[in-house]
Amino acid sequence: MKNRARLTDVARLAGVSTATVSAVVTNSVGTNIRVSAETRQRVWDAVAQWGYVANAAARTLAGGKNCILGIFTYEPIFPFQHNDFFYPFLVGMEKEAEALGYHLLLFTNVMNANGLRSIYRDDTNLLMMVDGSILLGLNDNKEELRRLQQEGYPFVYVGRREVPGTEISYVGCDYAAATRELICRMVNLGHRRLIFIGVPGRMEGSIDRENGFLQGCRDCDLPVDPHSIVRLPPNAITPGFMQEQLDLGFTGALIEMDDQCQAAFLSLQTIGRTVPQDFSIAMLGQPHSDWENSQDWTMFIMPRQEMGIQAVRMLIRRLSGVAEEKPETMLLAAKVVEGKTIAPPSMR
Amino acid sequence: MKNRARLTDVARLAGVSTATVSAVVTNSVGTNIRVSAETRQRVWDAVAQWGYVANAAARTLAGGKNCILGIFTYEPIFPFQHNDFFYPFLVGMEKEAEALGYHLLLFTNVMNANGLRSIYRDDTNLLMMVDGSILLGLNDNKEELRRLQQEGYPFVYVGRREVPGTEISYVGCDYAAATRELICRMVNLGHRRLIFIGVPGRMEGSIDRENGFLQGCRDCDLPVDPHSIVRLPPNAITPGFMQEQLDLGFTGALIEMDDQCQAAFLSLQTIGRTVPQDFSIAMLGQPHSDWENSQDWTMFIMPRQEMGIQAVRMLIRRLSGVAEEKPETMLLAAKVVEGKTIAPPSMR
DNA sequence: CTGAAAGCGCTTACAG
DNA sequence: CTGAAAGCGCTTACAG
Repeated sequence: MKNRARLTDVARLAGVSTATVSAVVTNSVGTNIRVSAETRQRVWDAVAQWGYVANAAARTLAGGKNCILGIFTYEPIFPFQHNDFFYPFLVGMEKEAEALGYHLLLFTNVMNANGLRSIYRDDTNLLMMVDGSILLGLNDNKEELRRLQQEGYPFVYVGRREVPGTEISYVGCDYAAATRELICRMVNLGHRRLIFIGVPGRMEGSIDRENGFLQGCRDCDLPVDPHSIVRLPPNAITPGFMQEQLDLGFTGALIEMDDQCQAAFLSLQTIGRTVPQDFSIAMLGQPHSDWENSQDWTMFIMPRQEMGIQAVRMLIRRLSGVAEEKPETMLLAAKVVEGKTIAPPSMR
Repeated sequence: MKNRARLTDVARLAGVSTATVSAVVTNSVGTNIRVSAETRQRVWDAVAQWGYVANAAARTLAGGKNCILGIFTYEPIFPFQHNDFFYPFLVGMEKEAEALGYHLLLFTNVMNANGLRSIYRDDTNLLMMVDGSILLGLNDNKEELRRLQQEGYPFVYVGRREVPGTEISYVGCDYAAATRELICRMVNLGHRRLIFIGVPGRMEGSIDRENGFLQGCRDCDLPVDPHSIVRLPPNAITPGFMQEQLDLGFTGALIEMDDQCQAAFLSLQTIGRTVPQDFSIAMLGQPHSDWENSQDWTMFIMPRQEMGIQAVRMLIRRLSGVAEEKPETMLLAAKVVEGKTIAPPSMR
């Protein structure tokens, strides 16, 4: 099982040094090493004759690249529930990795002593065995991300991330713009008073949606008051709560998560109101995959496959040193989907 | 980025040689190396103090393990169509790899000069960079598999595979038993003449189903004649063809693929027959994921997640040398699903 | 029970 | 334009 050709075999056959072969096969000819065209040809001939392919481990160890990109997720990559949230990202990443000549390493053995998925274990960076990594997941650890960035480890986060004390590279989705667009559509239908119902906590995605809401209200001359923005878990979105909103004059809501939307929908039903005739709801995202889109929600969809592709490209830009200097960030547009949960406001 | 502790740091701190540290941290103590409990404790203390974790590349290069399992597929892992055929396998593999302390390397950069996915490129085994690999995919290359086996490379195929000239390890699904069970069910409903409609070609899975069919017929005293087994692409399953089968006295069919089933269903409809009242159909497998199970087919489901789990376990058994000697094979039972496409035969 | 040393197959200054 | 040599961080016979 150990009879593959080595660099030295190729060098001997070509009658050159290993340094020359290395330079030729890694295409680093031209950097600060020059090899004559004729020598190069001899090297390639020898490579072909031996069927030589570099040993990835040796290459990495010696400080070279191994053409492997890591994928680290703060949640299981292939979860049992939410069956394929990461799936479209992976489709994009596989496609682009293949196109650019990289393999993909899924970091699965990343449980730390506390039972949490973690980049560092026993104080050491598990991602070191690949050239660079793509990170995903809602439950990120800012501490780790900061340390990773400060160590100079090349990575790209899928999803906008703010890390106190530093800047990191990411490929995100423009939630703010999509939220703004939904507001405009509702205003065009005649709405003049809309409420934002977000998730508790202040994750980046939620902040972006809120900012989009504020911006959209400003653009459309909609009033914003202390009632306009609330953050509630689904079980707090009760019939009583929805009645209050109706009493406050709201004719529609922009709601962040699918389960919150569902809660609002059912609560309205309980108090005898119908969506969208009596009240409009726009979902600020898309249902989880294991939900069917039961109400035909008006919502927006993030371009997950494209985000995967762009993340790979951005990472490889970093690896090639083109983007070494400062973190790069990118926001991709979400696609608004016209469903059946918004309509002109009720006149009663 | 290069300031992690090395083996030598740990050794110095613990006051032992690198060989000792290596033996301790790789748990190879007890093999042919003995280290006193006290020394071992000193080593672990030093490891903790440094936050040492071995460099995966160095470990591989030196001939050790890197705790990475490769996944090689003869089709794209994350295909655009048949959206998640591999997905349940991956769920199982991720789960088990995590449990057993392995990462997963997806070989994506595997296109050879002919534009085919291939293990060998320029005569070299791309899988060499991991401890062992799990292979999947319908369009396997027997040549490659034989060579891989003969080189002694540790791998497990997901799906039964016959390789001329050698034996390989696999975790498959027992298509024959499931087919036999479907026949019994149909016979219990009163059927006495059933036809097997397979796919063209003689892939392992198709052969297994055919064998199950023959066995089932034998078990249930069903006649088998030259008309009983046909192999046709979907577009050859026409109304005319189905009429012929009715004329031949067949009251039901066991059909391999979803598209063939659909063709039969529609053809019967065209000639005024209803499934299952006039003719029963059992699908010998499950619809592709991007199909809804539109007719509520009677069929069987392969335990893909469990197959993924078992494949990882089998591979790791091979790696630990327990199963070094001869290839291991395993068939997992499929689950028959009672749908609405079989019924007692029509009496007309 | 433990250590000194060779070697895995590369890359990369450093000389020429 | 090219080569000799050190070194990446491990594992593994081989001595003791």
